[in-house]
Amino acid sequence: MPGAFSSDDDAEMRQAERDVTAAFAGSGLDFGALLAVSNVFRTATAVRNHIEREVLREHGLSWSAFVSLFVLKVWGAKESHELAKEVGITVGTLTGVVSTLERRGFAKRTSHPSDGRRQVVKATAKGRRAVDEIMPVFNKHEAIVTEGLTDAAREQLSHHLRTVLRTLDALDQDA
Amino acid sequence: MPGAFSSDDDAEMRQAERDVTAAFAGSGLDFGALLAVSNVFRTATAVRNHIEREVLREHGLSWSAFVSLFVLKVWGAKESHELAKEVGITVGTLTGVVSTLERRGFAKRTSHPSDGRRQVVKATAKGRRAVDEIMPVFNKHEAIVTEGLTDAAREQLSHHLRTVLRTLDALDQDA
DNA sequence: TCCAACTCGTTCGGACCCGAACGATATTGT
DNA sequence: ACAATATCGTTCGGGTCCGAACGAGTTGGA
Repeated sequence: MPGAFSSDDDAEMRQAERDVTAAFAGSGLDFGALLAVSNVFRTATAVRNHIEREVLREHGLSWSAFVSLFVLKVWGAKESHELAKEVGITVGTLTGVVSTLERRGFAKRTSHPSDGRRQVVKATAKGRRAVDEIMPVFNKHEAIVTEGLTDAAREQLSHHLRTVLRTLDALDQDA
Repeated sequence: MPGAFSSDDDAEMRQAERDVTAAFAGSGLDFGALLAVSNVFRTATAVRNHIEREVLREHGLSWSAFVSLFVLKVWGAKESHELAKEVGITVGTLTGVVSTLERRGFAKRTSHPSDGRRQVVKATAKGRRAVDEIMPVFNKHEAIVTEGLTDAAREQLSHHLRTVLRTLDALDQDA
């Protein structure tokens, strides 16, 4: 369903396609794939920056720190590698994020009772309170940035993205 | 069109919704919005990490460095603030990225002929050659990660994402 | 038993990322 | 003409972010 874009947007996009095609003549680029990936990335960056500025900054939390805290609040204590996987960052990065959370008094590390290598991360009462306070505002902004989409469109969007996510899971599994 | 997910994925998602709803009882969270934003962010991270690992690492380029070089190759020389806007990073960040590009011999800074405040960034011949070499591989991976989507689905995805992008533009415009 | 192979989380180096503060330059109003 | 204001890119501090190297702890087989 083209033509549903605002005309400015549409014209700009078709011009961009001509420019890129001209710059890579003969390479046979898949423009639909290029556009899809580019839009996913632009949108993620814009949403993240917006919500970090409007919601998280006043609480001194980064996106990753808040997501970590959210996961701990909903699913309880988690071992580091599980939490990292859930949040979508590496264990090395998580060490820094949890250290920040600990310094702010939002979370706490505990040694695993039977396996000395493992660390269990847990939200403190203060951390859980912070999530309770922040999440409704956070979610309100999620609703605002997606208010241009119907419920069906939002489900379609999520559905397509999960398809890409599954492809990537399978890809990284093999490697 | 629910039920189009694999059953595992679907079950996992409905369980997650129950857990989150239970943790925030009474807050009346907009779950569709939460899911859409969460999926955009997860997908962007997964795609970026995958392509940085599989395509960019061997050339010593980050995602932002490559996107910057791509923009310069397609649209020619650009002033710093234009390039930053195009790439989706702040001018402060761009300074570092361009410095890296310059150190590697992929780009060059020039003073604006009539305005002493401005800097013009330009890809070198080596930089343009690098983009020519990398872009087809980069695009092949873009095609691979979206191969689970039909052409119509990819267009739908891009369309919905651009809707969100426009909402954010308007939001940040006012502020 | 005991040690090689494995699995954790941390540390480290290098790059990115933002926002605020800054210095240099340009523009505007009077 | 010239000061007040605005704009541009850089610098800085704090915080991610990754991958590789590492040390501590665990496990499985000879």
